[in-house]
Amino acid sequence: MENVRVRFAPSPTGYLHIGGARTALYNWLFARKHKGAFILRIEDTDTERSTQSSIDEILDGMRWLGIDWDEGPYYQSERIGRHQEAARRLLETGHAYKCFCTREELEAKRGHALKEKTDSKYDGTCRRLSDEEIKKREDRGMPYVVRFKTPQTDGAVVLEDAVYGTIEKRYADIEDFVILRSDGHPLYVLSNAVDDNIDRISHVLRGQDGIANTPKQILIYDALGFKKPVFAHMSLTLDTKKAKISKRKHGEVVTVAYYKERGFLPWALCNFLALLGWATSDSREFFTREEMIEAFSLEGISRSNAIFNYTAGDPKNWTDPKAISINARYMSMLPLDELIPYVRDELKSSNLWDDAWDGDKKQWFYSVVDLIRTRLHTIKDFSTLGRPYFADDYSFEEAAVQKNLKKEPRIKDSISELADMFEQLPAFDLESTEHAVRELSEKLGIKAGLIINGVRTAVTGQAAGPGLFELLMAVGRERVIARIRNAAAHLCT
RNA sequence: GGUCCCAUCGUCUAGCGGCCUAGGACGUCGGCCUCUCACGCCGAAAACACGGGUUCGAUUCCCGUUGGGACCA
Repeated sequence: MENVRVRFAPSPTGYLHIGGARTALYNWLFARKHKGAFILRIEDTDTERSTQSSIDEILDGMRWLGIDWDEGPYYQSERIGRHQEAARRLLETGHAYKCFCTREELEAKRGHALKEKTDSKYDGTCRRLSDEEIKKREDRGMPYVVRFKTPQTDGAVVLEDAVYGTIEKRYADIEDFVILRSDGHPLYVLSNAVDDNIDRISHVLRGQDGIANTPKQILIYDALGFKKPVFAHMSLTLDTKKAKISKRKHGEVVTVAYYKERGFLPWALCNFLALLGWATSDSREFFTREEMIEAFSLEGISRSNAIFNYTAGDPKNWTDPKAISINARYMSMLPLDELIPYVRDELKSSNLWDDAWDGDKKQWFYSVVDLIRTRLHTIKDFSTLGRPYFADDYSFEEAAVQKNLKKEPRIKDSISELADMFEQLPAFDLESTEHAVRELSEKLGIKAGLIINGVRTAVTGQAAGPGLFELLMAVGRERVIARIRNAAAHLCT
């Protein structure tokens, strides 16, 4: 494909949400696949609601996700003159006309149409105005909007959508739509078309909520003599009640920033988002960036809307379970070298970091991360569940203490005796520690499992975790002994 | 209300007329492993919205119904 140029054009009226990120991702994948350009354009003409902080958040989100752009960001607000000029040209060439109907008049007509259960398209009153009548109204200083003149012939606009196939819309079903408001403000249908032309966009890949006004845009393209891009619409992301997702309704869980905060790997989120409405013929689930670029195609985009499977109030599945699963899989599969930087950042921001882990104790650090990674779901878990490995001020889970330390009265004596044995060991390694536990278990007639679970809880505060002896090696002899004695003294009764 | 789009397990999906007694993944449930949990492995329950056509044969093509979504205000 020649000269592919695609764009992501968000409105900076809030955060970057996952639906927007998915749109950006698809465009980016398409651009990279065809060695084209990915352009970022900020549609900030809604000056009331657009904010700089929103722009920053969108850019930050994209950078974090690794979705890099080749041009821009361009700002739509800087091109209002071009949009108005286009409207003027349409007026001059007879493709548009001035409409002086007041808001009140239009609303009255619409209300009437609604009551009659007929359609509420604009009736074309001002389209029939003579030049004198127009002049008269202008002289009187009457405000007007500019409306596009929809063909009144029998034909239809035919859209060849790369995802949805052929979509036909009869001219008769398209009203004379407004392209310029009375205050000179261009409407989306116009400015978007003009901008895409300025940016020489070859493929418009956007949400299917854009389908409805594509026929109007095609009319504009033709009237202005613009070369039409290929249109490809993609399904939307809805919530479990099939409503559009929004921060107002769903909270932070729909924002990209939240996934960063909660410890997602950026590419894991991309991978999840990509699968929400796109698939390969072999239903493959994991891709590296390069693999996904290679595999991506418009044919794989599904036409039906996807549901973001999120249930509020579930602490375990705080987002779509599949997203968590993908992230967890990446955490355990990734080469350690790639994972470590994320862990380092997390520990640093939790004040758990020790510079020695990048130096003398690097080996140890890697082995600990490797030991616990398979049972963690997010990077955040390294500083919470993983805390006992990196710090001494870890907390105890009440249920674990109850079950593994307090319930069996002989645990107290056996683990303190074990601490003594550990102290005496010539070498503190996997074999000798396990041997000590088994020996003690036999001597006291207590099942080894009981001692093991007791020690695990004493040393980590938790009921679950890696195999005990590997865990002991990770924590180290001194700390193990101290922790066991402390637990025996304070937690076993 | 008008117009447009969509419809396979709870969720994401594969399927582009016979390979389908419908495949994969997540989730759920059971088992193995085992010192716990997780990973891993094995297994189970779980879907073609409905009704008409077309065809020797429809999940797949056409029409309608129903349901959902989007756009226009």
